[in-house]
Amino acid sequence: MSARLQTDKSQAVEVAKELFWRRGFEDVSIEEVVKATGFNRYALYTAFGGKREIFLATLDAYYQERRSIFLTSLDDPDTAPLEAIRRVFEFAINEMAERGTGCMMCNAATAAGDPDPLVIERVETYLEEIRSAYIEALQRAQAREEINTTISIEAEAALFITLMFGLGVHARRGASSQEMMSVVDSTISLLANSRQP
Amino acid sequence: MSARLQTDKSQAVEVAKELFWRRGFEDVSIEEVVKATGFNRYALYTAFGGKREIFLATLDAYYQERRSIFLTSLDDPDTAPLEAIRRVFEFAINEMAERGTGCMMCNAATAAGDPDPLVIERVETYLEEIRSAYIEALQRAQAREEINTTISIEAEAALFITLMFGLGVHARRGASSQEMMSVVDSTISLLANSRQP
DNA sequence: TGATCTTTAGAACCATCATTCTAAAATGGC
DNA sequence: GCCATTTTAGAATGATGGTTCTAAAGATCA
Repeated sequence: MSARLQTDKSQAVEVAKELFWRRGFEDVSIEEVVKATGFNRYALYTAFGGKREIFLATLDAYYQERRSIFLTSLDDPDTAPLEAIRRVFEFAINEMAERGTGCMMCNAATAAGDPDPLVIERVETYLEEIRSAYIEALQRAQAREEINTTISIEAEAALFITLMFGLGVHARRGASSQEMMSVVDSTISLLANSRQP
Repeated sequence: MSARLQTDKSQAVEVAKELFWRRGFEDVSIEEVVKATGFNRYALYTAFGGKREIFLATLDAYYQERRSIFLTSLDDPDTAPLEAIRRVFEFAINEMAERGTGCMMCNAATAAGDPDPLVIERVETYLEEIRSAYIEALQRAQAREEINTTISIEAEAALFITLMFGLGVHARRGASSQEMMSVVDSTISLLANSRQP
């Protein structure tokens, strides 16, 4: 009964995520969510609370999926760290460009209106996890001498996050995955070919 | 008379730009624009056409201001190209972080709903100009041997645009200008310290 | 089957918004 | 000062949206 309800809820979140990812919080009406999920309107309200809570649940679901894909790739001991980072971007770029929806976190952060504190809070939590994963990968890269040992790991991790944000915007303006991958490749080359300052 | 009307129009655009930049197209009502500009509602419609046209005019005004600041800095013959690029980012970051509004072009591109073709078209035009300016600066940097001559100028120009987009998103999530500048500085260092592959 | 509890579909409520209409006020030329 | 034109403030229009209410339908279990 409760398990069944949870299943229904996560299915509804999956469907609503698709809508919110593509068109954002403002542009998707509850009516559309009701139609797309098959959930009863009143049941949606009792299950989630309101539109905002549904949106936050979809944002969580979006992140958890990407988190598991990213961390699996970055933690793979059989892949060189820089190549693992490259693959993370490759996956993200293919997804963002193919769908033209960009990155749901970027879209949520840049949404119209004053920033929603709950959205920002979640994004901060997500970013901290991703940042740690980049830092670990970059430390391994330094240990293997794939990259210069004088480079600031923290700064490079921040660079990767900024790149991912920027690529999310590029995807929204309709950039091709080739255009986007060339940015990533050139950054990784710079990192791999950096000499002592 | 017509000159006076034009003056009034550009003053109204300035005021409306402030609103749209901070809160986006959707979240600002015509009523607010009327109150903030002092324009009569009906007069606004006869002068511009509608809300969308007012927004597009503010987006143009936003870009033209930044364009002139960027190009002036990038074309300054007394400044080393990489330093000029760094100053462009410094200006943009201070503005975006201080105001917390991010980049109006990014916000417009990632806005809720299906992307507005007229917005995308304008953003593409703006980007092409900025891209050219970066490319010229990078060519001068190569000519002065500030950067490695084997580096792809086009890829680096694309990288700078992506960085600027990403920083716009960072600003919306409340990042500090220090955090944002460190990303720029580390990228420029990578570029300056790149050896032959 | 029948009584109780849950779920549902749709109406109702209240608010907001872009845009247009209208009648009053202001302006300008003579 | 007076008439023609422009400008204005506010109401009207038509539409949408989030949320809640309600009465009917359905499920549960004895």
